[in-house]
Amino acid sequence: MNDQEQAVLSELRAHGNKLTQARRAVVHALATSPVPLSINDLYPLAREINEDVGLVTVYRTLELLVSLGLARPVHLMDNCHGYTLATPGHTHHLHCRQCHRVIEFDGCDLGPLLERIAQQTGYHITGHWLELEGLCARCQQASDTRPAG
Amino acid sequence: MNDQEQAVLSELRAHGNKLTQARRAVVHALATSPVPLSINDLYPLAREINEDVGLVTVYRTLELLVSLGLARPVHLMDNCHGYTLATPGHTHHLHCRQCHRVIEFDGCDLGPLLERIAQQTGYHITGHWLELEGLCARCQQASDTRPAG
DNA sequence: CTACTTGCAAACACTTTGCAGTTGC
DNA sequence: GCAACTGCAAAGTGTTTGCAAGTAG
Repeated sequence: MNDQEQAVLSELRAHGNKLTQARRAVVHALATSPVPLSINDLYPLAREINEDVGLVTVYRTLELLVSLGLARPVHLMDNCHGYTLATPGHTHHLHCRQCHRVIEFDGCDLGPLLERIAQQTGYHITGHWLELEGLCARCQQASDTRPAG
Repeated sequence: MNDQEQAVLSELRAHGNKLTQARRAVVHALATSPVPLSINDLYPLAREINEDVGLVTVYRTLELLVSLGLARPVHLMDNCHGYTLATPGHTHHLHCRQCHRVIEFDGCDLGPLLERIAQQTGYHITGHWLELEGLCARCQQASDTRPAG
């Protein structure tokens, strides 16, 4: 069990929620996945951990996690969105289009850009959402060493 | 009828599609809306233009437009996505959290940021998706002149 | 032991499909 | 006039709700 998972479980308890087998399974699946998980990805993973988990509970647990700010929806360019555990602070996602691994990064110094846009448009910008797509180092190597075509 | 609408209709014809009343209504609604429209927004707007338009036709027309690259889905932070006519080139959206007006902007010089991220992560970055949220000039004024609270 | 949580089934909402009538060209 | 298109209704899919049984604390 990694730190993030531990932290999420603690937060759940701190808000008066019971740490049931089902919730542990859902959180564990999220915590150990390198990619954001849609409900359809998450459900079978949670069942691998605890085969009694029902689909409805996955929906409800995700809803709970998101409402407490412990998980967040990630928009994906292809299907609509998946969920990851929220890391504290402001982060963005970099998504590998081949293996779908997602890493988070922070320090998106958009400040100058946002200021310029604000001046040009007259908007008072209060939030931004940036998501990058690309090929991770591993997948680049894989396609380099593999014969083209 | 604005240029964009004209262009979309021409493209439709060029691909051998008939310019029916229903399609004209859907395209007109999209072309004249400052915000991306979800199906649920689009349907009543299309019906204002032509009350015979059916919901199914709205779905099918959007599908057609997207498949021809004439419209594109826009992810929104709250509900999942709406559609706008595609403007050529690479644009981003700036969304007013109060009136939901959306304006497009280009010239998102993310180049330096993307390079830095690429170096830090080893990713080869192939695409990005940036969405800003804020208050448009009009809504700022409205809340300035309105008594606080 | 009690209240919160669960899983099931049914309800619900949204989207797609099949088909006969209609319309653009 | 013909093929493409439309609207309706029905089927299909994904999500939420009601409730009795189960479980954490």
